Amino acid sequence: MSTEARSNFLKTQIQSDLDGGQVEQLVTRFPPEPNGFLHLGHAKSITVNFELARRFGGRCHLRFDDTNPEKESQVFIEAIQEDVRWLGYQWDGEVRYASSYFQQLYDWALCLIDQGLAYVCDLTAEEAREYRGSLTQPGKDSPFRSRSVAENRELFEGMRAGQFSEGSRVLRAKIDMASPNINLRDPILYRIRMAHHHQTGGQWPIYPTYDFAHGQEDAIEGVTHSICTLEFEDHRPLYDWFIEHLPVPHRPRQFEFARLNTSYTVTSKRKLKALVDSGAVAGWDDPRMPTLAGLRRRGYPPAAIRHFCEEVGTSRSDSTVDVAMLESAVRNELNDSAPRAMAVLNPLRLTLTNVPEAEQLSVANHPNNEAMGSRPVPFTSELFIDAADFREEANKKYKRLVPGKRVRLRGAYVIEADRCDHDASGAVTRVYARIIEGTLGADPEDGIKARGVIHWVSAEAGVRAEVRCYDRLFNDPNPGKNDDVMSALNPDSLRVIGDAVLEPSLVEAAPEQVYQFEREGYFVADRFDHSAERPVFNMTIGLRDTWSAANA
RNA sequence: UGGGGUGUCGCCAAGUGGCAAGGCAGCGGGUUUUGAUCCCGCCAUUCGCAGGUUCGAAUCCUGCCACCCCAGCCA
Repeated sequence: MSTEARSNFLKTQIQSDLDGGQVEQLVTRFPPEPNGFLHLGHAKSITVNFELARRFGGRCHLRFDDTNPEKESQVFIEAIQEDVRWLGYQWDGEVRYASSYFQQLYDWALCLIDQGLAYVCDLTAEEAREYRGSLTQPGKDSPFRSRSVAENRELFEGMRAGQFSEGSRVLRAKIDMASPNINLRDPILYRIRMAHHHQTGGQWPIYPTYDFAHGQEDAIEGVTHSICTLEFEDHRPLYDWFIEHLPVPHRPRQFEFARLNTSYTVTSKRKLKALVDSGAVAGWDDPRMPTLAGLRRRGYPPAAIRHFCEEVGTSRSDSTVDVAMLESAVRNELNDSAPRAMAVLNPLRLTLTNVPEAEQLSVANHPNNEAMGSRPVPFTSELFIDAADFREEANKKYKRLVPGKRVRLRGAYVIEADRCDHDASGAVTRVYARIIEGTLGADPEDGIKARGVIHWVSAEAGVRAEVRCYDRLFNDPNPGKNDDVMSALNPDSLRVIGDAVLEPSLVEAAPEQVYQFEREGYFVADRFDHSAERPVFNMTIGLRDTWSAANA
């Protein structure tokens, strides 16, 4: 069954709301706080919201939930927009900001005060914690709970006017200090913050909390289905309480799904930051990072990430998806989209003793897609092959080059190896072989077939390049389980090859273009470091390998 | 130990009283000028456990167990 056809609780809910006429047009939103870079977990939320809107003919907003100026910045606002677009989505209309609703939110706070449903509380943070009670014990009423409407209004207006110091007072909802749901024990609506806000500058000395802001933001925008993660489930009664008691123009509903967890991956901002700060990775966009910027630099196609999020499904049960599923989506996408090319990562010189002249060969860019055309590849007497593709002695299972045996040079001739040179330590330094005449595009006439196919690059025309080979960042399938992520690091997550040799066509690669280096894997021209003068490729992912593991 | 959730294959996940989908991983075979791709086949007599209702239960009822979330003036 296609992922499009597979049902989930959100699709079922939305379909029913549409069918029953409760909702005319679906409106969702992706509401990041601009306080960090987007990662795989956000990709899931983005995909859920945008795909639902697409599927049901609705719209999806991008709204920055910017209610805490001290942690946020314009840098993230721009980076987030770029990442959402890169993933392949375009939000409906302009980018929206919670901060542009601050006046409305303030007016609604006054509305609550006037109804006797909110009050200014002078308890310190520590006192408030004590009054809140515990999981098993009810809280007790704040001594400021019974202030008059007039006094509350005056005090709150004073807060807004900047008359009080940070932390000295808050505005709280008057709900129930004995509620078994701690979120209902007179939650804070507004706090005083003398901070410069990236959007509103110095306009506001008070800022609404998530709880007071979010549902009302949804109501203002006409969001019908406000989709968030499971940890907000306990907040839903509060979300509904505000909508119930305020003259909002629309009644949104909140639905929660299980956030995406992926094996061998961390997505906690704190842990990601630790990786960057410690130098374990080169930055937030290091190709090993699960940030969208990192995945992008690694060469993961946005479509692969979208498909992965869809294939994983959307449910309410906590789970950890095997990262192999992501890798499968990446290979699946790249197998179709990546042109093939040849590059030798571990060069070994091969001399063809019966090739007098250079020749220009034409090699297909994709074995199963003629539309991708072909390219010229220079064939010369001096080549490089991969050192792993030659052995002086080997059993029958080894389908590569061995003295006295034949192998096909990909897109070129069948060759037979004769001998090799060694260095002082006995390592092979050069292999001598002959081409078998008449084997360009044909099998040998003598009926002795090649045992396998290997890739190669002309030693004369080939171009030296840096190739960065990446492996999983962590050895531990659950690196986030303890506080110390460093102990779970894979020490071999990056191997830089300085002297790889590329076929000349690769020099023209545009940054971010992904190729399949035949028989090796998928490699992307680095977004920032690659140039024709100094080619740099990052390994996106290796080809599926059912042989080396079983024959190690 | 209060409240809110979740348990279906190694990992995800559909299934809403009538024969337990699909993907990933794995295994076997075929094609192949990439040990890739592609193709074919195998992979849950059983749905956290125990009772009960019913002609019939993963689906309904009762009890139990396990795991996750909540005591920020973060989101």
